[in-house]
Amino acid sequence: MEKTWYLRRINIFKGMSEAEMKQLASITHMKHYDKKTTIYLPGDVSDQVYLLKEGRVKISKISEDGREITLVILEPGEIFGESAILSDDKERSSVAEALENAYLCIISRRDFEEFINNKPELSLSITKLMGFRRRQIETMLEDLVFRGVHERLALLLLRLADRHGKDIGDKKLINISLTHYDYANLIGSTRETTTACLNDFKREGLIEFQKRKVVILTERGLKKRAKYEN
Amino acid sequence: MEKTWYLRRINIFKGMSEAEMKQLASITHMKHYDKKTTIYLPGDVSDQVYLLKEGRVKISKISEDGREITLVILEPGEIFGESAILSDDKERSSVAEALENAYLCIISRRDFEEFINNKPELSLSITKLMGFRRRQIETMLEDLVFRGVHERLALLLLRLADRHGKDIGDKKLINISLTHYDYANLIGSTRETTTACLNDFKREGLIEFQKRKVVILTERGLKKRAKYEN
DNA sequence: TGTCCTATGTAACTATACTTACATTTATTT
DNA sequence: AAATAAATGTAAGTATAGTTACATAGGACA
Repeated sequence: MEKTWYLRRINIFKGMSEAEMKQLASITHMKHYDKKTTIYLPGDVSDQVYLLKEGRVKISKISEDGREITLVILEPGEIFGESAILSDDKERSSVAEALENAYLCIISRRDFEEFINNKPELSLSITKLMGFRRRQIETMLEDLVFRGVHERLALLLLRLADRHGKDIGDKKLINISLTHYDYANLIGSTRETTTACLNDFKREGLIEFQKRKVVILTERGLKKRAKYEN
Repeated sequence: MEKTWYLRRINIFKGMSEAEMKQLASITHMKHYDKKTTIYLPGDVSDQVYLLKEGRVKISKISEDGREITLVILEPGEIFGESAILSDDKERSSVAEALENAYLCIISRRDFEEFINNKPELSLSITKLMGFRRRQIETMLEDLVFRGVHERLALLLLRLADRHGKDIGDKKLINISLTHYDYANLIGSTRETTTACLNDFKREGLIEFQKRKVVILTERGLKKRAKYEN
């Protein structure tokens, strides 16, 4: 799989000294969000940066009529809400929602700015992070324009497997519980056609279901379906 | 001397001292690209950063079968090619092409990294730039998912007017010569349907053509067409 | 254990925009 | 100025995926 799709895991705070970690901890406070709880909404004041300690968080855009496109699902160790801060944006332009029970470290805008201010290596890795995420979005955009829903779904499953996957024998479990609605939002499609596509893949022997999780039976087959040659 | 004057207009470098400007000029070399000339292609080694001094440059993604989606059209004063550098990407993932005869200042990867290395304010403004472009792409993505071609085209024209527009009486000239193919690539559509949409807008009295340029007759009307209420 | 609510399955219908195909106009080149 | 190439106009046919509309299944909770 492409490098960018797992490099995103980079923890931008790793490699910090003990003292810096303590400093960071001192300006941080922890907060718990229940599953399906909103962390922020478009229009909210963007005066905080979040560090995901535990659980998963979904970042999406919402249309006026309530449709949704999900930009990314974040894993523990990842930072979010930083882009508004770093580009002087007063208001959030996306929704952040806890997909699972989540613990977040919260840093205020001022503290965050001050903290990174005289840590050039840190601000460099943040810049790189912004670059990674930008390229991810660019890839989503490409896929949306150049590929149909079957291809997009196959690609999504491969990427999710990369990011949230667990090997079980020769199969690969995508260890994250998503509804068909969630999958649809991740590929810019509708729930109904996504259901149909998933069942196509199942019928073709590419995947199977385990509760609300997907198991990839043949990565090769899925790649072929995604017209992703490696 | 002349080179420094141009560099001063490049937004992320504004606010730099005279000495720094000279330092920048010393690590830069100028190059001319003819109209319709490729600056880089996907797969090229990304070992340079470009400052657009004169002319316009188009950044696009290309599919395997040669279709194209344009991410942005750059104006003089803008930097590009920086994202690969900043995220340690060895190869370019987009095409850069001169839309008009263009003059570029070229900086090598090493020099660029060294130059920004101990200039925290500069690296901050680069981070902000990355954030800004990321949000632009996110908006493209949203539009692609939530809106039809007429809306996307109307929005595009409004944005182009904003960025490249000139007031002429109560009309607004989009001062950039694009083919219908170019417009199509900017909204993720095809040449034929874009032609049709443009002519719809013309028939509706929203726009008119001046050679290969578009004149917006009623911004209000276009906004209505774009379902863009302000 | 039964009820409720959310999630999934499926199918008919529809619409938007892509394809294909070609004619015509406008630039560019020689 | 003629020849050639590029860009635009238009329409018929088609396909993909969105919409509508239910039916069923599966968890959650009382």
